[in-house]
Amino acid sequence: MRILASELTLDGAGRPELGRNLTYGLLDNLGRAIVTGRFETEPFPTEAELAKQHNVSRSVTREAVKMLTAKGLLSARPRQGTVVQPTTSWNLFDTDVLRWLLERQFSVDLLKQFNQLRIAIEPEAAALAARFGDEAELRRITDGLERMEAAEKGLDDTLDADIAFHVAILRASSNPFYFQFRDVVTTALRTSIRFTNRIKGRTASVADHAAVRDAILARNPDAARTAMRDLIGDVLELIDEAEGAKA
Amino acid sequence: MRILASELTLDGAGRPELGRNLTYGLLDNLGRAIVTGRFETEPFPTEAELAKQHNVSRSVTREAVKMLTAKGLLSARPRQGTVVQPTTSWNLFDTDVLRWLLERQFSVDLLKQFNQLRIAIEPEAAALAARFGDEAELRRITDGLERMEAAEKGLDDTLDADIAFHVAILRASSNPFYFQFRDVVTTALRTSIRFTNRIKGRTASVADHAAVRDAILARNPDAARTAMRDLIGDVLELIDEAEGAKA
DNA sequence: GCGCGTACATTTATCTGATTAATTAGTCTT
DNA sequence: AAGACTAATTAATCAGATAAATGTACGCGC
Repeated sequence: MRILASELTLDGAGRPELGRNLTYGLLDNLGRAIVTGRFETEPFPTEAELAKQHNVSRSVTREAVKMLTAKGLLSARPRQGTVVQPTTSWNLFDTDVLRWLLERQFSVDLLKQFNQLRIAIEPEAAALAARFGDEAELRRITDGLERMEAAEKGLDDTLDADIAFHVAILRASSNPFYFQFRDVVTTALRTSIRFTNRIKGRTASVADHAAVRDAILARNPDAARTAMRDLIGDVLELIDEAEGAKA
Repeated sequence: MRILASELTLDGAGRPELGRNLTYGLLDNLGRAIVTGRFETEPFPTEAELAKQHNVSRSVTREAVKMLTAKGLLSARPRQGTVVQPTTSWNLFDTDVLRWLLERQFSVDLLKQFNQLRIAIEPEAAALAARFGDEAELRRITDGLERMEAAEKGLDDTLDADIAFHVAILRASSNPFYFQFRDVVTTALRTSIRFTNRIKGRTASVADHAAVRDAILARNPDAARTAMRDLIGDVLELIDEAEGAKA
């Protein structure tokens, strides 16, 4: 019996598979399985076994494995087979890896690590934005802030506006490496909100964000850096408190 | 005539191809070609054309393209073909992408962007190391510093020692996201040395590095942050001066 | 002439099965 | 005991056929 791709857009349980085609579907399944640690106890299957288990051809299998290799999760060699790499070689700034990492479970520890990273990146990004951001880039920052104000009146989504603001600053840093963090920051914010809102009824304060914007528009790097640092520092404190309360 | 892989370990010019097999060889060639901007003027070839041009099968071609897709450089869709993605979607923290980016040409601008990133990451990493670094991790930092001292007497390589020191701090931050920057920092240092040594006869001062180590061992996050910031700030100033001199 | 849908062409996606290469483990020789 | 040969395993590569997706162009009806 020949299995057609169109018949596989739904998996056994009837849920839609992630990805536009078989390769991306397998990529997603394997990625999640690896990150979840399924292959810490059992060995990673050989190419032939994988193909049989997922009812796809070897081509699809090999291409999915190659993509996971490119993201640092796997390594394949003849005779040795395909093996999961240590987490230190995973590309944590890859969108897919990041998503799999969060889907497996909500971890306060991971959220903390996100924000420890943000407190390094974003204050410096704000400083760079103040120094080098051009007209259009600064405009985006203001737009983001205005969306936050509108959200307070229920005219926009709070979280989306918050994300737009922070990403605008990364972009305005005019350094492509900083802009790479847009996924991490987006993910961190989406995750944070689920968490911090549960702890306190506290929304990201528009006033604090406005302070960052003002410093950047005033072309004052030091003030921008400090203002952003305070902003994220608050989040980090909140997480620490919550963690301490549990321990 | 059948072309065997073993015959292709050397390319036409007799240079060894990068990568252990055909797929990795093609990956490297295409990666460099994309980063160099070859396909800004001409369209990216179709899968069939690529295979013919490089004398490999379509499987090899497809797998190489899939890996480049995983790294954000390409996107493939039926009928539309394979197209190069805008640089904003490239994964700049991928080791391969980073290497291609540097191989194409030495750019002061890129070096500057590297160090603008380092000045965000490394001071904070030092602060985290002071707070959370365990015995073994701190030991590595001291080891790195001792190698730098040995290098001054010609007993070790200056650059390798310097890299070991900085990477040890990233590791000691105990945050996997920070440790991800080991490639960027390594690359930045290897590139910096080519550059800064040409400008001034200035070696990375062991005393400044020792200050960072001491602050971390003393479990003083603020001092560690400041010391590291000064260290990298000096490099950045050097680059700015050189850039200004040219302009 | 304008919209709309259908037929067609192009390119990636997928499958299959055979062959080759690399590497490890074992065995045999000396 | 050391080294060389052999076998077995697994990924790597090739070839060519078929399917699916999607943009383009054509033609039909209004």
